[in-house]
Amino acid sequence: MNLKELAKHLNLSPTTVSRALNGYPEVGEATRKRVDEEARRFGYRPNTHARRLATGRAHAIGYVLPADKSLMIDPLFSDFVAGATDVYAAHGFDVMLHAGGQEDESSVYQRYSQGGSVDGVVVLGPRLGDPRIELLNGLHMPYVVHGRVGGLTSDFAWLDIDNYGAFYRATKLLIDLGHRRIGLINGLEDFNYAHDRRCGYEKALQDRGLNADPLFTSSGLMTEENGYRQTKRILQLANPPTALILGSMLLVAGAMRAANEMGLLIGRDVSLIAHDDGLPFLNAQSLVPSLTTTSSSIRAAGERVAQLMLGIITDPEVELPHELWSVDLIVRGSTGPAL
Amino acid sequence: MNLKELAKHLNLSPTTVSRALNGYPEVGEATRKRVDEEARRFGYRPNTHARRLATGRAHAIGYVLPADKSLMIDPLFSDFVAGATDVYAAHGFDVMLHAGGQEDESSVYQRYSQGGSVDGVVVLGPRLGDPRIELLNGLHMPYVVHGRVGGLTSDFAWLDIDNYGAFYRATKLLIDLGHRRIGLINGLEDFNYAHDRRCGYEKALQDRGLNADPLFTSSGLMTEENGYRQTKRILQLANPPTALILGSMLLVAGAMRAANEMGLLIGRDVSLIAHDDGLPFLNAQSLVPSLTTTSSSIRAAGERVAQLMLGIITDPEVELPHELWSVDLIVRGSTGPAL
DNA sequence: GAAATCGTTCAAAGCGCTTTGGTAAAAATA
DNA sequence: TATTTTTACCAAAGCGCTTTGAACGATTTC
Repeated sequence: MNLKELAKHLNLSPTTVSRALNGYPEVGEATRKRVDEEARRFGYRPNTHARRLATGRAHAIGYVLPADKSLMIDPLFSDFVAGATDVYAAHGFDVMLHAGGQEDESSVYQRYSQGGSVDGVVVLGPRLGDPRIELLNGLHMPYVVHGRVGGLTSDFAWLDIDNYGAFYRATKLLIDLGHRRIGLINGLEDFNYAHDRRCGYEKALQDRGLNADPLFTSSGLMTEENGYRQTKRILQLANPPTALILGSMLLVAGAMRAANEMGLLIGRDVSLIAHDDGLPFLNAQSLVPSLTTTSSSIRAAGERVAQLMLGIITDPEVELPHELWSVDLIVRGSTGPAL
Repeated sequence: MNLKELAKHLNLSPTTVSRALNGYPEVGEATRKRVDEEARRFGYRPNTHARRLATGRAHAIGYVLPADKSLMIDPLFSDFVAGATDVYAAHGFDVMLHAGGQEDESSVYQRYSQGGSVDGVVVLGPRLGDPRIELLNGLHMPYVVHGRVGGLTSDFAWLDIDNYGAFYRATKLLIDLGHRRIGLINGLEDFNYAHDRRCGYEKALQDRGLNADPLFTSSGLMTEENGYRQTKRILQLANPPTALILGSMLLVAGAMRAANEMGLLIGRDVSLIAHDDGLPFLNAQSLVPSLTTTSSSIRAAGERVAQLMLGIITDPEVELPHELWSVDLIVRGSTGPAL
């Protein structure tokens, strides 16, 4: 059933039916009602592609995961995009996904742009000086960055959590508890978020006249295995840290394994603070001891990014949004006074 | 730059240019080359929606995550779809994602179908007697199921791993090692895969004249927390199992925590076998002791499902594929003889 | 009562592509 | 050489929608 058929059935022109369905004012109330009812009765839906061709708007947003992450698709992504789905659906937008793969990420953007497949893209996992920004600027493709990109002058829309502040405060808390040697098991530091976290960590130490021992820190994949390895390495040093800050709950899983293996009691022998993205399968609160965290829901961020995205493409004249979310520092059982 | 402009620039008709670019034979070799070169030079890409409208094919596949999973978006999904991306990209197909959300899953399918948004959908996480099958049959929408659906008579395309066989063999291995009391911490058993796994487990016990103590088993969410809770509950029973079989690596994380807390050494005091989907962030081999697993790459499955999907929509007359993948049982350090 | 305004409706053009049904020139066949 | 076939190309229709511009009767204004 298409527009023409529906119109014929109603003894109306396609014009009027289209207008009635799309809520234009120049349609009589009685007619509108009749059209709505019959459309529903026949389960009529306008053909997506015809509408898109006619309006010139794709009604779709692209999510492209970087190619070099393909070896390790971010487990956060599912949650990030899940938050967005409802926002998009409510506005008749679809999500177009390109998850890693061989194809160069920039070529995907180019394809999207020239083919008109999407009205905008969400940039995930930005790195320091990320080239995607300039590329997208050049393509005149609207985009929102989840995170920020340090060292770039151009303006762009972003939503980020206060990674710097979160890790500053986490470090400060540990210092206040008497810890003087504090380790950091970070994500890969060419990612902007991990870079910011290290800066916060170092600044807090510095503010108290401490300095970060390079041996106490690491930058690597956020896997259980790496969490285990780094924790073990760091805690086996001659004069090891009494506290560790970790970039994700997955690292925590490995850290706990390492601590157990070494016979160290978390919260007493070694304090732990981790960043918690609110992943549903790894709950910080239910661990024993429950975990002190810097918490921020990746799902909520995904939802908000979707809203910003829609805002930008609805009104391209509007000022580009910048949102910095503060991060909760939730003190639980894994942090205690230094021995 | 669109077709018409490109054609004018080349002093050719849009027809010829279109044919040249799409590899039709009725174009001279010299002309084809000239067209290809200029198209590349201008970075010309046909407008997606125009092409889709003209051909009637969406060149897109839908991935819809069940609404009731929205509370817990499957962490496996990212990997599943990552495997598919290249396959689709190579054939000019896009992935349309609808991850959970408010909207009823069946209404999403209906929308996809009537709007012509996708050429087919992949059905994820099928349940016993899953209603989606009949719905999609009714919509005449091509689909491939990842998994199977027990208790259904109608034929449909699927790819599944041999969950029954995997858990049968895992259980048998433990019995052969002398274990007589074996626990099962399963996924939610209204999912078909979890149901099959329990059947394999029970059959193996039964074949050796043992029977499954209901207290030794559980069916629940595959989270770290649930793994911890169930392991603790089961191992604290009066006459507890000497071995456990677990549905996922996430459950293992919790199980290890519980075992450590209870002072039990895995592989000696209690044997563990888990199913490993090959998630990159949780490595069975690198655990201590390394974990005995039933292994099957979810990523490879995602890739193959994509191929099957393309096969079906390319040639709708072809017989519906059914693929049952055998599962590797990899014996590592977490299984030992019963005490 | 004539002119202007308003509320509804429609015919037709256009979005950018593919595809059908040609045609003219070149090559093969008779 | 005349005829058929092949090759290489094109004009125009059509995919299903939105949107422009016009039409027409009903209502309001002067």
